[in-house]
Amino acid sequence: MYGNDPNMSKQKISIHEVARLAGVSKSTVSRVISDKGGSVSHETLEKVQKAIEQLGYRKNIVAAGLRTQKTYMVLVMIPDVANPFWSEIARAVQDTLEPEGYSVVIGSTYWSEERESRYYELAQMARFDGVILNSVTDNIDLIKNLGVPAVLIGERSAAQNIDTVGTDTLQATKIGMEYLYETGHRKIALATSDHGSERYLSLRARAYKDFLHEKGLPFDPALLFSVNLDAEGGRELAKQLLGLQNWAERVDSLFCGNDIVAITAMNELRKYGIIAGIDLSIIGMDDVPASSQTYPPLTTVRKPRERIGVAAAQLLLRRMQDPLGAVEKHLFPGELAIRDTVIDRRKKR
Amino acid sequence: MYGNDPNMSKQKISIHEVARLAGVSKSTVSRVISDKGGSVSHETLEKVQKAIEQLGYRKNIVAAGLRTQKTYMVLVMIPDVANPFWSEIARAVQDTLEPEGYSVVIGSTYWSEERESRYYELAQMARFDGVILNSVTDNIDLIKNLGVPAVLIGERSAAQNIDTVGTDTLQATKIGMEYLYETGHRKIALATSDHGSERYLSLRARAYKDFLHEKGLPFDPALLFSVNLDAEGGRELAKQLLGLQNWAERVDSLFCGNDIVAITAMNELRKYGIIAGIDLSIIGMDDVPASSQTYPPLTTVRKPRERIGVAAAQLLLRRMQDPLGAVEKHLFPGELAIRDTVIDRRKKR
DNA sequence: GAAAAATTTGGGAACGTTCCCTTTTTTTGA
DNA sequence: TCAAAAAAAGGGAACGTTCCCAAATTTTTC
Repeated sequence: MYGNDPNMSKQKISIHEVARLAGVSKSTVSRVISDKGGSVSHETLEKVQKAIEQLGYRKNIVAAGLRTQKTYMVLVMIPDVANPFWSEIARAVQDTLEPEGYSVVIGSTYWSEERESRYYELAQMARFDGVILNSVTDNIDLIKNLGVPAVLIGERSAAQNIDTVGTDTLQATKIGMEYLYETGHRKIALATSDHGSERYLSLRARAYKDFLHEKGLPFDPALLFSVNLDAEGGRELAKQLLGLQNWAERVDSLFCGNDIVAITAMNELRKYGIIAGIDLSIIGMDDVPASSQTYPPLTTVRKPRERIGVAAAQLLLRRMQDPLGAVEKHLFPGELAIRDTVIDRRKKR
Repeated sequence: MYGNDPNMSKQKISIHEVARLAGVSKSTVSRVISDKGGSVSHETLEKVQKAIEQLGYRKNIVAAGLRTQKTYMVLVMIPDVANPFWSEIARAVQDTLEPEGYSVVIGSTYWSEERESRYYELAQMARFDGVILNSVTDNIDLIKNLGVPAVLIGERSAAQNIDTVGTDTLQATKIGMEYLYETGHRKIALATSDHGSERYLSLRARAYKDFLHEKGLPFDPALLFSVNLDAEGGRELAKQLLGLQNWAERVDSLFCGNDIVAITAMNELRKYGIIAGIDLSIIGMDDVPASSQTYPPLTTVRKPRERIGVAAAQLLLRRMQDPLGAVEKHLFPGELAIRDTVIDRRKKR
């Protein structure tokens, strides 16, 4: 039993073979197969198509791209394919770019600068038609020097001259805070990260402080927890919270930087008998798929992943068409996904 | 403010420019930049490298591929990038293929035959060096006619002559059953699907029946539920179970075809006061990330996604090197992830 | 020290398309 | 009917590499 059928080979059917069989020139065949059809008579069109059919010919887009300077490939560079947040964005990009004839290549950087620059290399060598990326390093010059239309995902204000699509973190944080406030919470703790992009921290923390100020609530620095935005960070958060002197007096709600942190913190706290939605309000951010499957289901601020992906793809499409058009920035609002981890404290007051 | 820096352009630095600056021929430059270094004197090597540096030259691998017939691109065709099961496999593939110099393109078929054939088209046009795929349609001939080394992910015995990597579903089902039996369960229900690949159903159902027979337990056809393996299916399953006449007498445990079904069924049943791990034992299959975050955490049979991805990549690597080597099939065992949804009924007996 | 051998270099074809320009054929119009 | 215009088809260069073979140069050998 062997790997490949020996008689499958011979797959070197090119435009020449088609031309010969159809009794026309390569140029004519090219006219038939290329999108921008030059004028071909109906008669020869049929002859050529029949020959293509008969030989099972497939156009080699790599070779075509050599001449046209188009690869019909787009790179999506994200931190982690296996993270639902990013893979759903990638999916949305793919969904909107493929109907336009582009293939989408996904590259995972795993938050590493080295991998990131490997992908930049690849982008320059493989000559993608465009790039959609979330960069850990805020190296804008690098991105601009790619020599390829690029769209950034994220909310870096540093990126002055590059198209950007992202969530409005300020607003997303604010609506979460607002919801807690409305439901009667006045002692709100925030857990966020100073790891990774510092923009994120400052945006969330800024929105947090602004909100407190707006409502005339006191700012207690001890309630601003700094943890990594992963499972470990969630456990750490639970520990830090419980370590706080008479914490139950000081905090009635916990706003977590993302869902992973919220979920693991919630599960960790349960071990000490503290039940989210009963003893303490918890709200997350992102709305990953797992959030609706926890018990109790997690209330969270949903980031519009799909809209982000679609918008990034459309922006890139426009940019590839017109490389010199004006730069655009799209910030989408987060929206509340109300489930069961936030207590309605209004009755009790 | 405009999209691209006007002076970035002019990015048409080719081997010719390098040759001219270094004062050598294109052939010599080619020798320097191609992997399989032909003999070049130390002196000229330096000259060329300096010229490359100076001009910021990047080799165009697309053009090179035209001549060498290598694209250094591999297609991974999976049903859904946004599903952790598949994205983790993709990640593993990427991790093992990239160090070998390959770029990995991920294609999501969303279980649609039409999309699948679109990817087959692409594979033929873009001339990937290899393909790793999970096919909904069991069209083996189509895959063999790709004219490209291919590795299948799954457990189709129909695929006689193609390298295959997958989970040993028979064994995975069996260890789950075994665990239920060990913990004192004698009335085991199975929920699986007849949607999608029929192999799966028959394998799981076969393992189920075999196990019952082996242990001398009666087979009750009413306990073999057929539902889709998604969230909807989980709710449907709960409904079907509760609709069963005095079900509490007839079933003490529920083996679900995958975790999504198990989790949603569990959450649905809770609404009727039936708590997994207390009133009913539930066991899933796959071990998706959410499974450890449910309450109570789900006991499940873990499929070795990472090993599958790595093995598929390595197999493909071997196949690309030696297209005519003997076909290999790797089936990896599932392993039990014991958490809290299975009751220990031994004490009670 | 010259022939032989080995090493290094260069010239051009080739990969499979597209594109520009020219030639041939068909259609149009008076 | 014949010139002019329009449409269709062909020929070859070009895209940026690699590869083969031949030429030039250096090194080895007797």
